[in-house]
Amino acid sequence: MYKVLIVDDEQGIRDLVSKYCSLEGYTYGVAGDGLEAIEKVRNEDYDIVCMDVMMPELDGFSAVREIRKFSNIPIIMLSARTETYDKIHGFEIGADDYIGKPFSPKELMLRINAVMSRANMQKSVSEVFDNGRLRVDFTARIVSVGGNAVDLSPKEYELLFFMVKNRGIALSREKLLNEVWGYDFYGDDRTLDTHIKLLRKSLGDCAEYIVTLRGMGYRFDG
Amino acid sequence: MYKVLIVDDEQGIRDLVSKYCSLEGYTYGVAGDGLEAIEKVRNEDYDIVCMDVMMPELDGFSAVREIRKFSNIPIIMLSARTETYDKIHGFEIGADDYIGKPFSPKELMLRINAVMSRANMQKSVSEVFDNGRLRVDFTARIVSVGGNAVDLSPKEYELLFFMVKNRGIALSREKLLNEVWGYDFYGDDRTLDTHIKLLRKSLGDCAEYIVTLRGMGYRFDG
DNA sequence: GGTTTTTTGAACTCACCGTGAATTTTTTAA
DNA sequence: TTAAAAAATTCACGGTGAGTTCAAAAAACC
Repeated sequence: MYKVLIVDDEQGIRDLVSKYCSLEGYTYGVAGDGLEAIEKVRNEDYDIVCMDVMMPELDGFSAVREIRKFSNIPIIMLSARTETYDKIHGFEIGADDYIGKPFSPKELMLRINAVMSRANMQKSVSEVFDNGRLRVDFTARIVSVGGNAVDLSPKEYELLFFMVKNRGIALSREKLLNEVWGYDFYGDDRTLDTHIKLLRKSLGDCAEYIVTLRGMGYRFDG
Repeated sequence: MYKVLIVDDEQGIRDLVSKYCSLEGYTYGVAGDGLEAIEKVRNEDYDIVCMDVMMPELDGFSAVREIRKFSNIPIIMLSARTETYDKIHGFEIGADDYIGKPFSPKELMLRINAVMSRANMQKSVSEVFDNGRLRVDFTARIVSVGGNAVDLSPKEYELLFFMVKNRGIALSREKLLNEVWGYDFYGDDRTLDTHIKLLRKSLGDCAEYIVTLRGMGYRFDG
């Protein structure tokens, strides 16, 4: 999932955008002005920036120009002014999209997704895990055991995908519930057990790859 | 190097695009409305046209229609309106690409390059998908099932085209709505379902190629 | 104005998910 | 070594929500 850097001097806007980012399942960081934004882009690992134009210390345009000197991270500009100048100027200095205030958070999310999918176009490498017996194609969402495709339920897919992506790593029950079910899931402990069981059943011969770590969680050994 | 004709009634846009054309090493000319554009395409020696849709005197669509009577020069349409109609209509009357405003100059340059390299390849190489039972001709916009051409509605074409172009890839509902309907579509969730249903019905025997991925979206398996 | 196409809302179905209880396995303590 | 406790596995059942379908309204097109 994407990590979004939200840059705005208004606390209200930051809270609003961050809330919607969470809802979309994105993680985020915030910055209150242009200088802080540059700092964070340089030192932390963001996927996209949403930047207000009008800010103290260093305005959005200057910040973008600075960032473009060392990074081509996607940037979406936010501006209260609706004049064309802002828009054109924003693109000129290297922004990827522009959205006028007031904007609907939903629209912002759509634009983030659009910009990201455009950015991802280039690197459309088919992610696949294959060890001869088990094959997991993340992009096609196809899982085969010994050459035969198996049908999995949505939760089984997500659980398996997460475990395979983190293969060789001990995953606590809590971690699995958080990552696969979501942070707001307060469900029963048996839920995870049951889905592990179902997944093992679906995987047949390959069930053994999911090893139980008693008192801890599970690990995928491929 | 290419010579680009920039057609827009806004001075700002003309300046922006022309500046980027220079940076890419292209030469350019400008026109402020459709009539002027037709005039210049007829009398001067351009390689490609970037044309705004909304202009005084003669709008972009009409201008393209007129130009197509005597020239098949590549044309990229620019439009502030985000409606799908514009896009489809633009392609229908002979535009080679479509880009929604606000656009980033970077993206426009990419498209210009893409369109030109496409145009430079043999034009007779029409893009076609054909697996024996189903045939999808993207350029001619013809779909046949078992040798018999089938009539599809515009949305059905768009949906099928996108799915076939991305065959073998799991496409989320969100992705499909974004790409086929546009990222400003706030419609009902049932819209996609319904069009999938209509498309399956139209495809008859080949309906099975569209597989449902519960909790996720759809995938075209050709 | 009539026709086609798209969108919407509502009804329906069924696969799936989460839960609690029973069972088995493993660990700890006596 | 055995008994008790803890953790994991398994099972079966009820509610739910995602997808399908339909019909009718709305929009776009001629």
